Amino acid sequence: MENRNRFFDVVAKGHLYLQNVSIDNVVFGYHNKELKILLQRPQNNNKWALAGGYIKRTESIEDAARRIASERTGLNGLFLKQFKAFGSPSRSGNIDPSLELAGKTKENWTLDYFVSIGFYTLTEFERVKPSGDFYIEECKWWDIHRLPAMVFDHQEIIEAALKALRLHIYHYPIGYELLSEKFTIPEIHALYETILGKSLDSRNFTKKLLATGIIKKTSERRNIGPHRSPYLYVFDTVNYKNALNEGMALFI
Amino acid sequence: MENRNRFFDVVAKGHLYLQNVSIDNVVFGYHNKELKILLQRPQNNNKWALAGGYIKRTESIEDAARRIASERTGLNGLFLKQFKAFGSPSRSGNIDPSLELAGKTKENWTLDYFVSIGFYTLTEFERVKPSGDFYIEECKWWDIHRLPAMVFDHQEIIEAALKALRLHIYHYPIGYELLSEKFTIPEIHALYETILGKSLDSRNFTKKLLATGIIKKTSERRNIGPHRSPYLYVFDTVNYKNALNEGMALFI
DNA sequence: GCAATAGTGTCTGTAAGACAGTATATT
DNA sequence: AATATACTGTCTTACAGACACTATTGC
Repeated sequence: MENRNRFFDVVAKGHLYLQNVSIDNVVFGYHNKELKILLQRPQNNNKWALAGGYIKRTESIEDAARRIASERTGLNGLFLKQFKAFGSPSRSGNIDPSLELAGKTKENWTLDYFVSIGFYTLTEFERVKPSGDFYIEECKWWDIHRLPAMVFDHQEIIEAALKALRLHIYHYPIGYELLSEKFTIPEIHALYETILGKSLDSRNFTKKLLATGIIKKTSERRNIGPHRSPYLYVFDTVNYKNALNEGMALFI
Repeated sequence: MENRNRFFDVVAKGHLYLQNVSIDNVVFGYHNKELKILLQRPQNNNKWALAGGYIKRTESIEDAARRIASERTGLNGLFLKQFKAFGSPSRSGNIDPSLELAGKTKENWTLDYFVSIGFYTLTEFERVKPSGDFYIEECKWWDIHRLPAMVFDHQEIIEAALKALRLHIYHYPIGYELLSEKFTIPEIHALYETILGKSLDSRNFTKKLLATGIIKKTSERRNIGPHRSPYLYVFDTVNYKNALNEGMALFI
């Protein structure tokens, strides 16, 4: 009656979560010219994993992604973007490694073939205190250029997320979740350079970003020491939201 | 012991297919300036549905989408593009309506909350003899502008697919699956106009399409009656594949 | 010669991209 | 005065977009 245990497992868990589907969040964190990703390491495991989890039967996939991201970062109202689904028998095994990787047996429902819906999210990483849970031994930020060994296909998921983010940035505004309410041109300039991983001519960047109308100048300046003080800018709420919905062209 | 039936159902089907995940294919068909979508109508139902289905435990989501599309169109090697996943409790019910819509009881596993992975595919619709199966009463092409009432959120999925296709066409080549091996400029011009739903200046279109290098002129011409005979073009295999992988810019 | 469609070149205006020197604040 | 950073304008070039006439064929 080996299957019997499986039946009960399926049903017991099955009431709360969907089976064979999970969420993987690529949580990007930006601060001071550094782009990082939030990863977690399950107990008794030396590989790292994305902030993933399961979908409750009462929530949409977007809600699930939001909840899972919020459980790890402590933040609400994060910007979330679905970018791709991953699913093949060979990636088998669960995506939230909390159970499987902690050495659970083959009968466990989480060891099944999972299709994972990939989302990415953006946040200012100094605002975030990463927090794991009972099964997570560590949860921390990793620089995008120095990632540790990762479980399953999570490396590939990250690459796809970064590619999607870099495409996204040319068509939609970015920055609201990554900069303080008021920010300088050099700050947003550094943000774009960091995300795209390449340098952008500052004169042209300023010209084109202003032309989109998503930011506007204030009369205030930031005092940053022995230099000319940069003006502060804010996002233009109306234009920003509009560009988020309608898209825009930004050839930087 | 009402739940008992459910257990057996879960297990019986569970061995073959993943639970709570499905595929929905938006099969676009093009022919002679018409863009259509392949829909199926399950037995005893007056609403139509996308060509959807379930994922076998032995196949990737891409393989599943390819198999399902091929089951409906009879064609292999179709171009498939994953564009979005859909999932919320309110869309509840299965996506392949073959079982649920045919009036199965609530105990049926297919009535669960399903996350559906949306793919779209392109084909020349004159090549296709739509075929249903035991549960499908009808399967046919519908013009994109005159779609029938549809089950669940399938209307929304189609809109998302069309949006994704129209974005795609500006960054990747299109046409290999939709035109004959040799085709004229007016033919490919009509294809682009039909997909985008707007007219494109023929001089600029030709100029820019040729500039991408994805098509090349042959010395043959097509004899189409009392008019000047247009030259035939073919896709440049190398450039086409390269553009599919690397992307391209086509500002038409 | 008439009808119908194929095919093609030029001009203009805009904006992308390259480029560097001046202004300002602090010590 | 020296230093470090903010800030800005012009020129060139490429190409997007607008535009219309000629060529060819069959009837």
